[in-house]
Amino acid sequence: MQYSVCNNQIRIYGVSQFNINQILDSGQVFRFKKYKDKYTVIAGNIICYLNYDNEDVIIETNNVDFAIKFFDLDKDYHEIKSKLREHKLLDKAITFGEGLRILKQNPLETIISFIISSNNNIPRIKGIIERLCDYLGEYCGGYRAFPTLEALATVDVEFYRSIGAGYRAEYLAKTVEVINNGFKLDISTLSTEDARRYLMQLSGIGSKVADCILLFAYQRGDVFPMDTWCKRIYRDMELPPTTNIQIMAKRLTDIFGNFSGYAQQYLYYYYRENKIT
DNA sequence: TTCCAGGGATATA
DNA sequence: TATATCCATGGA
Repeated sequence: MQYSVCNNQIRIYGVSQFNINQILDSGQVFRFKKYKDKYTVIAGNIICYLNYDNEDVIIETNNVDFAIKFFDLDKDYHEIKSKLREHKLLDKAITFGEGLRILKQNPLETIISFIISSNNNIPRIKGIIERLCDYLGEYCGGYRAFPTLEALATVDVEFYRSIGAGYRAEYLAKTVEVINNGFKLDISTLSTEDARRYLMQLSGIGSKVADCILLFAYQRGDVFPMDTWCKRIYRDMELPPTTNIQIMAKRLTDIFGNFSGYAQQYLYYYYRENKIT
């Protein structure tokens, strides 16, 4: 993908490889706002403003190097797309979500966010995370950073309950405590299978949330996070019927290999946007 | 009012 | 190992 940098601005040439709406509305990230044709995304303690300029996308940010990595601008999607288009369901989904990309998010932020996401809807997830940042995030002049581990560790389960996390409050408090006590978030030496088991030791992280973390924070493509939408996707894939989501995920990753996570994102976005039930 | 949401933990067999 | 039930909460 072609882009250029000038001062605090990145210009991406050609919206077909980078569609702001598709990226933000694909359920991988929760700290963003839309106002008319302008978009604001906050990740960690960095803020990015995105908008379209004819055929280009403009990103204005207080940290260009971070934004290039976060939006994964150096990744080429041509091979992924052409390979996945061999499957007829994906051909439709990719045509629909041509400018979708998977972001490279911070592990701790992704862990906390996706524990909150479980059995929850996206507007409410966003609200809980915003309140979390309002209370514990560093003030950065007009916006709040995502809280650091140290800040998260200063509060107890009652705090997480007070921001509306519901029964996930206990998961959050426990997981923060374990990580703060030395649970390492570097999984670079682990296979994806081992890394999934490792992450699932944390409270509130089951197979689906673990796969989201592996995909959105650790760039592991060989996972297929199975939520309620993906069960419908499985149903339409002409595979043997089962109610076991672990088996569903296994069969789907056997088919899509290292591009499973990308396949899942195109399909998830396609099904949810078109309300395919 | 009931149903649903990017599910996980726990008890039970 | 596989299934059933419970869990907060707000929007549809």
